[in-house]
Amino acid sequence: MSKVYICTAIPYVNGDPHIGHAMDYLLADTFARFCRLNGDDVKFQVGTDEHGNKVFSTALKKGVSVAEYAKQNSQKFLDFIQKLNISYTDFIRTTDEGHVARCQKIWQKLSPHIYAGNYDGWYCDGCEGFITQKEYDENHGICPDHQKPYQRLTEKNYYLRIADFRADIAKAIESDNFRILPEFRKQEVLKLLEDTPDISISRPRGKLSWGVSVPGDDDQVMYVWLDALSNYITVLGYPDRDISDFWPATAQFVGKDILRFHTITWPAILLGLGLPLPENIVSHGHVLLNSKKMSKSLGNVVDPLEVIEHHGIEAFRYYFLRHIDTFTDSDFTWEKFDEAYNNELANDLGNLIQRLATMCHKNDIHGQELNIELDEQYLSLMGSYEFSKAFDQIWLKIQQINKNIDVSKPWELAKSGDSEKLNTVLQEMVHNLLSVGKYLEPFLPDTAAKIEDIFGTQETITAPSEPLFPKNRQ
RNA sequence: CGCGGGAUAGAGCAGCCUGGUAGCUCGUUUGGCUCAUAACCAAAAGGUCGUUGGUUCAAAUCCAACUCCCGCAACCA
Repeated sequence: MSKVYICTAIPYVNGDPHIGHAMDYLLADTFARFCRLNGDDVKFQVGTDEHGNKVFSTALKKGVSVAEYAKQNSQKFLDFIQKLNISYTDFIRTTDEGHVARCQKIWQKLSPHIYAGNYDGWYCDGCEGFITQKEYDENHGICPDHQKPYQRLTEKNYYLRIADFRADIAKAIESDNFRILPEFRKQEVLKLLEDTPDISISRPRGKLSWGVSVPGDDDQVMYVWLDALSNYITVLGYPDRDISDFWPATAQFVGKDILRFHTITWPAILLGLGLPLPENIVSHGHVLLNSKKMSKSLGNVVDPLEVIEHHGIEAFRYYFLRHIDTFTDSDFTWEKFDEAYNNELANDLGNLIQRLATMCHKNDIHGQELNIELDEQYLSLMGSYEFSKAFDQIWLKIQQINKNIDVSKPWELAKSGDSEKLNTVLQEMVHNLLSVGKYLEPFLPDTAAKIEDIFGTQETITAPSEPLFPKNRQ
């Protein structure tokens, strides 16, 4: 039994949970459950990122206190996480007192690598933020949202000296000691690392009031990323406690869009603190809607709660873990979702459970206890986060059982009175289906439990009165 | 010349590293079965593997050039 620590990116609470957040949670949860299946001791962190200007100004607009607004939204995410049946062990808010105090201690520990400097760039009053040179060029120097020309502005910032860590980070990435998955992102990150300048890690209080104060400089507030990234270790109690039992993390799950922060800023912070780097950073792709990027401006956002409502949480987990590829962007459409539900969950698996249970019941077959070793292929796919491929393997087993039923024709054996053979045949299928349940556990925990309930009983097997995945549901 | 990925049956993808009858899932058509949620099983049709050229006895696979699509490029899962 080994200690496993799994982390998810903490979402920024300035909005409702969306499909993308679900990907982080589902992948991490599946891995966590897989590790438990292997007997590991799993710590599994989730949380919310609550500081920063956007939260502050939205709260102001809504006429609620910022603390209250953050709390409400944080609760929304927690509800969402629970709805997804995520088996987390720790939930952290960046507004937690303990986290804030620990961040300040982290800052102090990093101080040999921090220096005060000036940030110089194009700034828009209306947006209250700096913009990139590229954006400046594209908009011809005028903010499209506010119709005002950008101004050249210089402000005091503290910087983290990236040069102190660049070589070590690159070495860790190249050697896979700090492994970036999928592999094709590695090159991207290494290139990016070369060009990364020192990282600004604070803002003047006048620009950013809702955040963690910089120790020793009341006019400065920590940049949200420093505060947010630290959560992975403050939740373990760092630096107040020794965290070596669970740190370094076994796997951190992040969206591809925030990979840079987790492969450059984050390791720089860790190295500055003298801590080891996480073993794996797993970056997943984005969910596309009808092959298009989901975005508020396009108005094509799908509410995950609506999707969950449609066929239930197990179907939701099923679709996103199997048909949305772990590493690349994949498409969500209602048609595909329905198709997967009907063909695979209802027809292949649900119907198999129903038909086998009914046959067992008619022939007075008792359930059995399952004792199996997970096969090598499954272990290897799961261990390398190839969840959709692992799913394909499981489905082959399901199809095999369906095929076996047709080949061995239990109904004919029953008619001919060959009860010995019938018994053997059905018992074998029950065994195989129970093992499918075992393999499904990390993905579809409720379904796995139901299979266990039906076929793992000491009594005569009984078909459930209501199919597991009824068709013609709304 | 910023970095990277991709182009294979109506759709979504695998195969390419380590050249040698082009494969999977869905959809379509036909047949079988009756235990089951009109579910299950089998078979068939459907592709000159983005374009052009090269290497080779042999190229989806190796090489070169080109065309088109897409991701990333400091706060967006």
